[in-house]
Amino acid sequence: METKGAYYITTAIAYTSGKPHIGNVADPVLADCIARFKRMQGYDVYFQTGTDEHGKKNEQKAKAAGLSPKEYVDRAAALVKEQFDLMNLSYDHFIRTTDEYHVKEVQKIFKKFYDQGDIYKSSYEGLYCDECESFLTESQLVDGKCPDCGREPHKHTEEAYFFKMSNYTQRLIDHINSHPDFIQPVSRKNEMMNNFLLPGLQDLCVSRTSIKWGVPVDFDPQHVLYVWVDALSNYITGLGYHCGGESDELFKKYWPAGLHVIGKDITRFHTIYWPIFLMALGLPLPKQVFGHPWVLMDGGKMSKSAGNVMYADDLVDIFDTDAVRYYLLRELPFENDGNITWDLINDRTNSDLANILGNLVNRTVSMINKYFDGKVEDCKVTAPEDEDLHACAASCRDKVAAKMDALRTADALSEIFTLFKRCNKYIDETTPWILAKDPTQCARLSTVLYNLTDSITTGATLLFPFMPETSVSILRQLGTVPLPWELLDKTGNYPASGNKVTDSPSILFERQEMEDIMKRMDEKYASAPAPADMQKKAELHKELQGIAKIAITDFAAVDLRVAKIIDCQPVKRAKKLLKLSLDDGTGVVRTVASGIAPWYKPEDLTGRSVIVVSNLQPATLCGVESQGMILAADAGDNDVKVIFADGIPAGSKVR
RNA sequence: CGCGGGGUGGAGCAGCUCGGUAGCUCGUCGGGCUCAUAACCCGAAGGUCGUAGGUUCAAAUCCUACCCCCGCAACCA
Repeated sequence: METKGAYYITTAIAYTSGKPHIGNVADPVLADCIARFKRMQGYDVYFQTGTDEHGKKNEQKAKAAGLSPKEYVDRAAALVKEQFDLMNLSYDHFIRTTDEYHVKEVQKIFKKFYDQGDIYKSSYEGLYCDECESFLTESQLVDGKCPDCGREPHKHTEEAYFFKMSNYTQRLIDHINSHPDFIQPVSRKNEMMNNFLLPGLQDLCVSRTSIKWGVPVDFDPQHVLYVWVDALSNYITGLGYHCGGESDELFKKYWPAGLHVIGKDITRFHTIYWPIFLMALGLPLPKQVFGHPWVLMDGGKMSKSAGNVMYADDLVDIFDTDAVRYYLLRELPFENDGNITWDLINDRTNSDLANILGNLVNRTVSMINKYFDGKVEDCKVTAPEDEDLHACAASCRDKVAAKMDALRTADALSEIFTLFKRCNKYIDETTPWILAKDPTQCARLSTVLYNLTDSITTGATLLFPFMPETSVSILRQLGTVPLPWELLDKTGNYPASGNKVTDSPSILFERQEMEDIMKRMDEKYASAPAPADMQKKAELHKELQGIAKIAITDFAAVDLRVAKIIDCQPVKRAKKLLKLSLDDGTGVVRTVASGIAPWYKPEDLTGRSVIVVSNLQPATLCGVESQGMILAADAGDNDVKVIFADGIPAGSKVR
């Protein structure tokens, strides 16, 4: 097949902060679908994904788990890859920012920026928490204190390198204006222009001395590259770009990228900083950046055991990879965030995949077996009702391609299913079971089933980028292979003399009931703790051992009292806060604000007794002066339980 | 006046850029059919397109104000 040219497509690299959830894999699934579609069209595609592994968070997590940072990210990267691979991604390369070739190249890139004056050394000034070893922004502070440890941060100045953005701003603005498709969807482009580019860019801090886990600046080793130069460069280092030298063939062939698929939250970095870095390197800019919306998980309807977060592996257990891919590609809209719940994905799978598609293939194959012993020929006995089916099949390819060009996978899928629905309708129009009763209609019946098989072959071929396994399975059942792109806008591609179809059609997608699904998930989580749990236990144990011991006098400094809740009100303009009025035995009402609103209603608390830290420095939260705090436990990822002390007199000391 | 996104028949969404019979999928109800996975096909009910104004011959679509919801942020003492 003649190639239409090179096409390089990437996903954002996943941060190794743990097991990626279903929303995280939506991004690579989307990219995979586009990659496969481009290949089908005849492009020479290179598809890259990977992991972003440096940074403070990983350093801290590794420490908490008692591992070296590298050991930690090795595990985390494996988790990411595992979830990605479950989705049947066809990436050509999986890059890790800890890969040696990447690290070396990034250092050279940084050096080049420095040598040509794009980077200058200055100092980063901000509020710094010694305990947590991190900078805090004004807005992160909680009552002027560190949100993590509650200590007072102080002004701290750290030497750092900055990238001079102003050198390139105008060029970038011009580029965006002259390339209207560069940022997709358009609303994102306006956002970037109005909020960042037009007001003027601030120089970007690109190194840190307070982080150890990162790529060291080779000419100034106490500095480590600060995320974005490191992470963004993966798109070129992965292709074998060599700064200041001869790049690999791969790079020459595939750069510039045709498309960066990213989540909308990092649009800024991909449409502003990344293009500017590329300009500084003298490289052409990617053709397009798509900041896609998110799949939001609607926790309310999910079973307890499954928790609030949905993972690809759980979904695949129940629905199979292709059904999950289908859901993501079908429901991930172009402009707005989408939803995913067990109910929604089950509905879609049942109606679209089991009923419309699966049943269509099943009934078609069954009839061919029943009436023709597994082989239909095109006897060319046509009727007016054939016309519309042919038109629908022949026009499908270009309609799908148009939607894909606009990155609208949901609409593209919808076009394909229009064809499958048309096939179902065709069966009703032609009533093969009636034709079968009349021996003189044999040739017509054969033609009808041939037309049907032919159209399904077209649909199944087009389905490949979205649901690869299903596509192959359908074609196999029909005894045929995918059609070449050039023939997809024609009909009559299925062998006119017929192929032998499978004599035992298999169910493509089983219909399922929600009850059974929930039951299966409950069972899965009830039996044998998942390996992840074991790991969690080990981590918890390490964490507990790592905490410094305190003296009994330290503990005695905390005064705990039982108090009865005499009134409880929500706090205006605060989502999480409840204002509690407590009787602590003193006769003076003590007011405490507590962040438990998501888990408790005021009426559930009134009259109950709790434990309060009575000698805590008062603080004002959302306009409420809080005189102490009540004890509660983090009972789960997203669950808090107040520790009640019902039946104990107010004012009792707790020790 | 924190930032951003949104409010369209029971549910999930499209339509809004470039005003002109409100569309899709699921669900519900009725009918048809029996090749097929209780599936497929046809039809119906159901919406004053968040509210109130404005522009216009004409507004879901443009403008203004307000209400509500969701992310992020602010508060989880």
